[in-house]
Amino acid sequence: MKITRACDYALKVLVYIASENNKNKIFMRNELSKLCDIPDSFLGKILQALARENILVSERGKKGGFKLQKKPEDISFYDVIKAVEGDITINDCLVDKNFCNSSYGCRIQSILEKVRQNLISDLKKYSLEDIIS
Amino acid sequence: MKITRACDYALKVLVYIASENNKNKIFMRNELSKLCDIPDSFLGKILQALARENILVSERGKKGGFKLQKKPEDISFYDVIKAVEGDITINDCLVDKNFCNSSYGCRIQSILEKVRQNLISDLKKYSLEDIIS
DNA sequence: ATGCTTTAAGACTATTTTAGTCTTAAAAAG
DNA sequence: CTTTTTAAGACTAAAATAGTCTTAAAGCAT
Repeated sequence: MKITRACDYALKVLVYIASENNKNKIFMRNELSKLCDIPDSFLGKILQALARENILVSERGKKGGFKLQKKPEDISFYDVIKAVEGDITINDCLVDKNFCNSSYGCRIQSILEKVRQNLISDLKKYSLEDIIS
Repeated sequence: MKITRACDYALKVLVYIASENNKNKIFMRNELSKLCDIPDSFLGKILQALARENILVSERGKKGGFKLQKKPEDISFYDVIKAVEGDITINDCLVDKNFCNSSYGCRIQSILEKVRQNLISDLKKYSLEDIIS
């Protein structure tokens, strides 16, 4: 029932970038790695995922690096988690309908599905802006 | 961001027992294993945990087995998850305060802590009774 | 008492996921 | 065309999850 460390790192690094966003500066992975104390190569994969999901812009070559693709208020906690570890599930059943097959089982699922929807809408409420403002 | 399979099993087996609760019957592990299609030894550990946390009563020896220790409406989804996998955490930081150390970091934590509290209170809303009624 | 049946506890193993590294390629700038 | 940067994905290490097995202990029946 936990987010992965990669998600934690993602939030940390995004908050850092967002906090300097006014200058529209572009940050190199290596630089972010040191500033945020995140292993360099691992951070590479995280930044790639964030870029693929249109949270960051990445630019290669000299003068390359990463910057936000959206305003901090348009990047929610949910967006970050989803980008890094895929959509939120509460249990396996929600994904694999064959995992359980009893009639009560489905009622367990429908409750866990409600819990999941609430969790998602809760995570959508908070954005990077809430952290840096 | 998922509950473990052991939790899924726990909900399944508890719902089964609760659904027959009126008869105050006592179920053997072996019996439950077959009825709920859960590996026998693994189910043993799950039932033990539920008994330790006062959700089930266990009795040894001939005529022994497991039954509910409380009314189905007094066993919430949260109780079950907590019994099986310990208290809910959203990320490591909530447990290990040294994991992050930036000033913004703490603000990330305080938001994740809110999300966590909401999740817990949501899981407390639903009980076994909601499934079997 | 002494078997027989049941759970308790915990060591052990296997599998899967998470965390992290490394290597090669591709793009951009000078 | 060389340097600097990210992209992609294979690879490895470590940790958590899932599950088994063995030995003990408790309760019932004869």
